[in-house]
Amino acid sequence: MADLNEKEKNENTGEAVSSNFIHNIIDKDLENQKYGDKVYTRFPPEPNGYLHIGHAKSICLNFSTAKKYGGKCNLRYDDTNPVKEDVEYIDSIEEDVRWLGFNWTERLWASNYFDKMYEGAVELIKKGKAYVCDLTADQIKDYRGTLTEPGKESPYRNRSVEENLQLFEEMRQGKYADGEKVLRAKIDMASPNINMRDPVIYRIAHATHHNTGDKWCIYPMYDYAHPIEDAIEGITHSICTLEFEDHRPLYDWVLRELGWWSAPPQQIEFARLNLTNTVMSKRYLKALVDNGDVEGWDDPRMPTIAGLRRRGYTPEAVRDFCERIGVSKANSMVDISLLEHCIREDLKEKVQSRNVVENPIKVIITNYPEDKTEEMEIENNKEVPEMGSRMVPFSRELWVDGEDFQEIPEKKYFRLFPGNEVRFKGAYFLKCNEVVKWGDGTIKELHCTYDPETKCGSGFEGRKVKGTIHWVDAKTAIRIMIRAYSYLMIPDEKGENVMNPDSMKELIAYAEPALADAKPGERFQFFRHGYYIADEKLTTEKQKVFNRIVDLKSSWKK
RNA sequence: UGGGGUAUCGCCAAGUGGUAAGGCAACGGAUUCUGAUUCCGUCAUCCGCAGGUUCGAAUCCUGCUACCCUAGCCA
Repeated sequence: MADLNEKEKNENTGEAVSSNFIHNIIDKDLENQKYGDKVYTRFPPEPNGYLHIGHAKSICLNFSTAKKYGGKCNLRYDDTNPVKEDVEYIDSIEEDVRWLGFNWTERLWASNYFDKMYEGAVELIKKGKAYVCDLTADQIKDYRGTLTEPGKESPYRNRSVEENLQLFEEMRQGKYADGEKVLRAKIDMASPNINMRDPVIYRIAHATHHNTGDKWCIYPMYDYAHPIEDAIEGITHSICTLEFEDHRPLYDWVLRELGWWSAPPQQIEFARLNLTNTVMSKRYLKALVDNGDVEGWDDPRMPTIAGLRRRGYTPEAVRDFCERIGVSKANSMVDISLLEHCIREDLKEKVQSRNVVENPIKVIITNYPEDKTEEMEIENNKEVPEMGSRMVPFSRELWVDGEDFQEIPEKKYFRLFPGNEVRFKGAYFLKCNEVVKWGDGTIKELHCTYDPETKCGSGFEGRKVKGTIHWVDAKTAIRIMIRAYSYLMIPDEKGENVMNPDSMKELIAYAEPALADAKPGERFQFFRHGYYIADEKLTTEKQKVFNRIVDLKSSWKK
């Protein structure tokens, strides 16, 4: 028997795949040959918005489960409600799923099965298991009872099969207005499960459907449609979120009463993803977009897949995250530091580093020749020697990072301060001798001296310094714009998530000339700052804009 | 006050009667031309609470408690 903790390697991605309770269920089903050797899953979004990191959890779960068992996974649009859906979202959904690295077996629409669903409804009527009800929405609500009291049966509940058939046909033909009649499953108005109190399974909606046009004016409800969709596609394990747990008896009821399938699919529920400092509700995200609080669905601060992508997250990192958070039925709140860890982990060996200086402070090397420029060799990624190195100009006037100098050093500060000597990355030891200030007391420049013997690569061992800082050559530096992000949402006094007014800061920085060649979408590590990506939308010939993907270290403190 | 779920370290999460995996975070310490990385170490005598069964329980039984979902002609 295999070690329970052993992780299998996903054959396509090479990533570790660990087991979860859903895999345990599947293992048992396989053992009992419940569906033979079949393991079919599906990802069924309703096309009414952009996908976010929460969907990524579901996508990874469904697709990688199918992959793990050599099964199939369909992408299926749950388009049973024409008034709420929009084809505009379809492209983004497909792009996001593909970007995550998954390929669906088939791409389908629930609306493909409207005929079959209609046929099923007729059959239920014939079996005396469904009836047309004339009650208004409000009346149905009243009749439904409450959580503690049973409902009352509709006066239309006992119409004859013939009458129901006739009325349902007329509904289909468009003889009735929206809301005038519905088709209901005849189950049990006294059921403790409210979903079983004669749920509506078809409603009238005179709306044009993106796929079926005006063919229908009656549309099936999710609870009736979904099990049929799954069954038609041969889905074996229909994975959905916890709030559908109470609907499972209805899911099973539909399949059982229809009796069309010998091995009907089973619904399995798992807890949806919650992330700290993140709002996942589609409604709220849409409001941010509509109010102009963010630049759009792909704003780098958004938890949407599109936002994460533009922010510079890689599909590998997102998949790794989804793998690491696990799958269970316990409501949980995952700390966003895990997501950050995943992107750092992925980027650290993929990305080259560049010298970039924020809040620049001018350094003048008083003992360095006026007109001399040296080309200093700096490794592109210390961890990955194969990435090679590049030459960076160095001369008498440099910029250093505002964080790398303290006039009065705090304790254990070992970067630049008056009297201290530090290594300039890839160059020399420099010692700060004098702080020159403007009339208002702000720092104008630092006068330093360098020691020619300490040049990088010279093998100098005479003495050590505790700090290494980065720099750019003042003569050749390019100006770039950096967009540094903090958390989009922060908790207010009550602990509620509210928009963080400081979620984005734009700052001007100086960069080494090599960064002038950065292509949109290219990622770098800015020495000491973090990981950045050249923005796809804002970078132009004249201006380089970089989005901060993530800091080197988590900066989030309560 | 019905029904359905869930409770294992600060956050996730394995565990399915044989004596508490792992990851993130945190904290020490070593290495380091990035206070990064890497490395090594620490971090649940205890599994919501209380009883019970058993040689033995996080796992079985009983009774509590807390939280989540649920009364759309949304999905």
